Parts: sequence; structure tokens; C-alpha cells
Amino acid sequence: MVVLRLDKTLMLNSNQEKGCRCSKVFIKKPTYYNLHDTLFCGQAFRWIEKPNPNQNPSRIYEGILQNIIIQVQEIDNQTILVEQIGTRIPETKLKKVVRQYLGLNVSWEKTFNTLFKKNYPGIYTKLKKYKGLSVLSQNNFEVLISFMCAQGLGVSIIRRQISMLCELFGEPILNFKSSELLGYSFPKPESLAEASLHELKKCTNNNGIRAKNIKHISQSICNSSLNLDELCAENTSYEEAKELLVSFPGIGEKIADCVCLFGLGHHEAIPIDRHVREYLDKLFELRTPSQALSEQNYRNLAEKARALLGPDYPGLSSQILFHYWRKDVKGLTSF
DNA sequence: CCCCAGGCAGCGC
DNA sequence: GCGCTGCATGGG
Repeated sequence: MVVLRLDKTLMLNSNQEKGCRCSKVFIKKPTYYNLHDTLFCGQAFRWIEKPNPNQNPSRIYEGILQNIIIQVQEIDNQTILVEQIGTRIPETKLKKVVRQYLGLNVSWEKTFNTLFKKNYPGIYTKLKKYKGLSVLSQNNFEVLISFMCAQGLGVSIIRRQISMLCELFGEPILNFKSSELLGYSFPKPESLAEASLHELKKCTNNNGIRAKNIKHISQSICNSSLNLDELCAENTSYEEAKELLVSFPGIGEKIADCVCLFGLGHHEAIPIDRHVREYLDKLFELRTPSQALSEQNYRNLAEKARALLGPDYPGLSSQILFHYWRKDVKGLTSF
């Protein structure tokens, strides 16, 4: 689902500049939703934000997609520039990777349908500022492991776990000319499957149970008892994918829904965490009887939420509400 | 010092 | 089925 549309403009730097920047792609945004929010609200854990020395106060965002390091920068309200650094790849591949990452095109009209607008005109008006936000389509294994690290801890700790996993078990990515170290790829399943629990534990906030679960599910992928590519939206229904995911230790209802939505393209998945549950209660009066969210209560609540948010892109709608609730209502800034 | 931060699983009742 | 608890650490 998306947010940003690739412009036809494709500019290639023919000369190898110092620092080895290669392909450049300009992307036109259909809306004014800003780049920072698009990347971080899209559930990308691995983006780095840094000041752009050449263009104050503009910022540069750096990320690794499919082992390609790219830099993204907001040129103006409607255009962003994607530059590829590191290992040289053809511009057609860069374009494909970026397109894939940014996801499919989703119409705003389908994100919140007419019934929602009619029933909640006040809320809908406040959500309009998020027009253009997308659910990023990220690598499924990366999403799986990242969200297994996202239990009951703050976002800063989640990010640290993921960057440590990359440093200890990922592949170094070098500048193809100078051999300068640019960063680390996300680990392959094989690396995590063979990892020693002692080493893995360092990356999982010293949590041995989490380390064991990550090793176990990585082994399951290596021995083909779990095939994430088979669970994606084109091959398998959301219900089947989720059922298999929750059968693994360390994956409950919420994490499974995150993997389904952000990694496997199942748009009907609505991950219910403490924030989503809170706004479903406070904004829409969807309540759950008990304090703990049992599996049955979770599924009942998710069904009600899907009915509320419409049949097309309830996952995206729930994310937009998630950010509206966190940022605009509660004033949280940790993104 | 206390409480919470984008959960999950195991246990007792 | 429901409630409680451990897991772990950093920051307000």
C-alpha cells in the first residue's frame, strides 16, 4: 500500500563520484504527508535519520533494503530523492526495490469508507493529515524477527536489538570502490539458526527466552517447516498464515498480525497492542470484558475492528488511527 | 524509587 | 476461562 508514487523521472549519475553514489531516483508524492512519518509510521525499524549538512533543516534518511543501502531525502513537499550507495546495482533494480518497499497504491477513499466517514465525521476530519501514510512492504524474515523483539519494551530498545542482530549476524556491506564499511545486512535465517544462544542473547536485551525462540523459528525456516514466502497474500489466506505463525513459541496474536500485515501483505490483519486497544475503547466504544486480552477476546475485538474499518484496508486504517492516537491525542513522540 | 514501555507463555484456581 | 507473574532494561 502506498503512499508514494514513483515518478517516471529516473536519473543516473553517469560519472562515479567520490563516495560512490550511483543511481538516483526521484519520487513524486501525491500528498503532503512527510517523509519522516511515512518511513517511521510505516513500521520501519531500521531507518536512520540524520541532519543534511547541505540543506538546513532538511534531513537525510538512510536504510538498507534487500542489502542495498539507500539514502532518501525530501526535496520539497511533493518530491523525494532516493540515492543508492554501497554495492553498485542497476537503476532498474533500485527502482524495483524501492517500489516494492513502498508497496501498492491504495486509494484514500478505500482506506476509510463512506460508512466510517458518515459515522465518525469528527475523527475522519482529524485523520486527513495522515493521507498518504502507507504500510511499508518489508522483507518478511526481517519483519518476523523484528517484531519478536518488540514485546513489552520501548521502541529505542527494540531498535537496539535489531541493529545488534545485524552487526553480530548480518553481512558487512562495503563500498564497492573503497571497501569502506557502510553497514550490515539483516541476518539470514541460516545465521540465526546456527547462532549460539549466548551470542544471540546479547542481541535480545539479554532475554534468553526470546533468543531461544528466535533461534528455533530460524531453524524451522531452514528445515522448511516454515516457509514465509508461501504465507504471503498471493499464496495463502490470512487465517491460514496466522494460524501457522502463532503455533511457534514467542509468537502470539499481536506479533502474528504484525508479520501478516507488514511482511506478508495480508491487509486484513489488525495488530492490537495496548494503544490500538485503548483507542478502540475510547474512540469507538469497542470494549473487551476482561483486563487481560485472551486469544478469544483478541479475535472478537479484531473482528469488530474490521467491521468498523471496512473490508478493503483495515490494517492501514488501524495504523493511521494508531498514529493519530499516539501522536495527536496522547502526545507521544517516540517515533 | 517507582512505574511503564507497541507481549508472550506458564501457572494456579 | 481469568488473573497473576517472570522475562529484562532504560528512561521519565
